Parts: sequence; C-alpha cells; structure tokens
Amino acid sequence: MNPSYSFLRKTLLFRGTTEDELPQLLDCLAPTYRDFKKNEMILRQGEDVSAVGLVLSGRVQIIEEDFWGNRSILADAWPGDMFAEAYAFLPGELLRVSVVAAEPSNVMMLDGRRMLEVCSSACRFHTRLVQNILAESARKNLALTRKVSHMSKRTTRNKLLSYLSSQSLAAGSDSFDIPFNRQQLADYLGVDRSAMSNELCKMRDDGLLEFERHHFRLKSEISI
Amino acid sequence: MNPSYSFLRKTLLFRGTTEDELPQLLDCLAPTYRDFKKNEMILRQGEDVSAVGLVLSGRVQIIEEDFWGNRSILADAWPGDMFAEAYAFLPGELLRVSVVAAEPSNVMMLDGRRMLEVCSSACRFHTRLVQNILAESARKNLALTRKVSHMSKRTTRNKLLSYLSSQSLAAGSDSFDIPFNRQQLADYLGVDRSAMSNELCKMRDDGLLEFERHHFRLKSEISI
DNA sequence: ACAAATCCGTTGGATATGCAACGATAAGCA
DNA sequence: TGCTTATCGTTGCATATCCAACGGATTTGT
Repeated sequence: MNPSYSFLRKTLLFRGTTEDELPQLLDCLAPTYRDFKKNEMILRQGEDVSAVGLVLSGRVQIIEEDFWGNRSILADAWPGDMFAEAYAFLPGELLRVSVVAAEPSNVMMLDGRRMLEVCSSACRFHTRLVQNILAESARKNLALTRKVSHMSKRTTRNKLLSYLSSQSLAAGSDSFDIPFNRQQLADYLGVDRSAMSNELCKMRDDGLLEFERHHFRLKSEISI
Repeated sequence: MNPSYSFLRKTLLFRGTTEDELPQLLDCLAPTYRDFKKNEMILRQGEDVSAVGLVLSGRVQIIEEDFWGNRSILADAWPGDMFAEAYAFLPGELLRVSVVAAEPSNVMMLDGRRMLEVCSSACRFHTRLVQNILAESARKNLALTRKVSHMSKRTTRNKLLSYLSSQSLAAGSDSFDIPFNRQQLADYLGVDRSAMSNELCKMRDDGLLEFERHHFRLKSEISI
C-alpha cells in the first residue's frame, strides 16, 4: 500500500525532496501505513499522539465533541493533507479533536520524534522536512492570527473593513479580488450573509468602497 | 551587550540547552544585537524578514496599520519573548505588522536560515532549537484554533458554552477554574462584558451551569 | 436554448448585542 | 480600621444582528 513517490513529492510535507532522496528518507522515518473503513476512528479525543498523519487516499474529518456531546466538523483532510501535526511536536498535549475516516482511507503515520532526530545519513533530508513543517505551521499561524484580528472587531462593518484592508495591503493596491463568494466571506468572518451583504451596500453608499462580485476597490477618505 | 546565559536558558527559544552548549550554539548562530530608543521602529510592515527576534531588555510592541492608517496594538513582547518568528521561516512573506520599541530596548536577531542549517559541530543543539520553535509554533496554533472555534459561534451564549466546554474537557472535570476575570473573558471571546455577564446569569437560571467568580461547574442535561 | 442551480441584494420582524451608567461586594492598601 | 480600587451583576435604550423569505441576475448543465 506504499504511495508513489511522485504523489508524495507533491505534498506539503515532502515538497522539495528529490526522487532519489525520498526512498532513503522514508527508510529513515519508518512510517506506518494503516487502512480505515468508513466512519472508523483514526485518532480519539484525549489520546496522546506524537505522530503526524498524512492522508494517502480517501478522506478524513477532524471532529470535535463538546461537554454535552455535540459534534462539529472542524476540517476535511484530503489526499496529501497532514493532520495532527500540531500535536506531534507537543509531547504530553492531549488531543482536543478526533479524526475519523469519512470514506475508506489509507493513512501514513510518521513519528514526530524521528523527524527531528539526527541520523547520520539523512540529515540533509531531515532539514528539508523540518523546513516544510515549520513553514506550514508558520503559515497557519499567520492565517489564524489574521482571522482572529478580523473576527475580534465588534461590528460587521469593522470586520469587513479589517478583512478588506488586509486584502488590499496584501495585493499592494487599493483594487483587488477576494477569493470568497459572499457566503464564504460571511462564514469566514462569522456573520450572517444577508446582513453582511446589506452592510457592504451601506458602506458603498457611504463612499468607503466600490465592488462588483469578487472585485473590490477601497477609497481613501480624501474622496469624501 | 551580550545577555547572560542564565537569562537565555530561561527563554522559550533556548529552553533545554545546557550551560556549556550555549556558547557554542550562539557562536554558530551568529546573532546580531541591536539597541533601540523608545518609539524607534525595529521592523516595518512590508519588509521581508528572515530573522527571529528575541527581546533581551525593555519592551517592544507588535502593531498593525490598516489601509486607512488606523493603528492597533496586537501584542506586547517582554524580555525573553520572541517576535516575527512566524515570518522567519516563510521566505518571501512580507511583514503584515510593524515592531516598535515601547521602551528603550535591546534585541537579539537570529537568522532563521542558520537555525535550520546543518553545521558539523552543533547539530545536536540545532535540533533542540528547532524542537523549541516547532513546539512554540504548534502551541500557538492550537491556542488560536481554539479561540477561533469559540469566536465563530454566533451568539454570546454559544461562545461561552464553547469556551467553558473546552476548559472543562481540558481540566478533565465538570468543575474547574478559568484564568480570566469577566473583562478578560469578554475580550477573549470578542463580546461586551456586561452583556456576557448578563448571559452567564441567564445560563445559570436555565440550569446549564453554576459559577462563583473564577470557578465554574457545568451541568449535564440530565439534571433538567 | 432551456431548465436548474447558484449567487447576490433586499426587506421585515423578532431578538441579541453594545453601550453607558449605577450600586453592591470584594480585594488591596495606608 | 477606613479608604480606594477592582470586579461583577443589573438595568434601559438605541442599534445591530440574525433569520427567513423573495426576486432578479448570472452561471451551469443538458
């Protein structure tokens, strides 16, 4: 059930490794492969994991169960996606989520400790792996920090201004496209779609911005 | 202006290094030391940084400026705290924040690339450093993910339930203390304090929980 | 070209929230 | 002890938000 090298080299985790490094690296990491039936539990809330998961085929879901047993789906992980990577490097931190196979799935588990270990032959490959993990973790961090900073605003208008300003600065222009439709943007900001739609139009009436579908243009206050 | 080893060994970044490793490690990392006057800019929004900052003395602030020039303070960093660590490992990612000295400050800058490099003598120390950085990044990730999951809830009641349920599961008991007072909890959840206070009492009246200052007890629905 | 589906703006009414203010209680301090 | 401050609950009101529903415009699929 070993995955193809070409598949692995496209994943975030193994990105940048060469065709000939990969066998050696895998040999050194000693991954385990596991198959799961649909709805089978892969990792359980409360467990102490020290392994990074990598979805090879199928689809897995990250779910959360609260004090009263209400379940909610936090994320989907598709082939090539990692899961539990934040826990793999925090020994003693118990899982706050469960991971379940949404379809029959094949999964690779990689020991976090082995990834950081120095082994004589593969040091260079480990460095690449660690770079990839660190970069991905840093990327998620920035994305989450931005999301929190938008959601912290008290009104829908200020949430929108925070988000749009951030997009504008990222684009380096007052004119830019956003990667969401209205429903997705509302979900991202944690507000109601229709209320948000309404607020956008008010902001346009107030001369703060112009927009058309996915395209926005912010106006500096000088134009008022 | 070199910091004392005993100070460095207490920081998150150098935690776990021994007294005799540290000189060798620092030698290998080749940090630069810089002094800043009060209100002086340390890093500017838009720059491309590949260095981790470590506050040695004084205090620095992470600030953000939006499209219209409105400034907001995102965080304080005290002696021993890192900053810009998420950017140091994302080559090409431009700073979305600025870092400014809130007081006369002394700062150590460490090249992110050097931290990941393999050098013949200090591999073992590098591993420790990378472990520390990865653990810290993972910790922040989990904290941010939890915060987002609470803030995503639409009503104050559901935000509270999400947070309290999380605290209860972490404590492994339906009875637990929270590390916030009301104002801090309201800020954390992004709601108004008085409205939250009000909602807490309604929830108590509805038989969902009991509380007294920092102490809470969740009730399972069976008691209704 | 037609039907179906999606996306977006708009409206109205019930409800929740933010905000400001006040008093009671507890905690810290001279 | 007496004073000051911090914390918390409570209230009233203006406003914002959610929710459900609708129609027009655009896109997609057949």
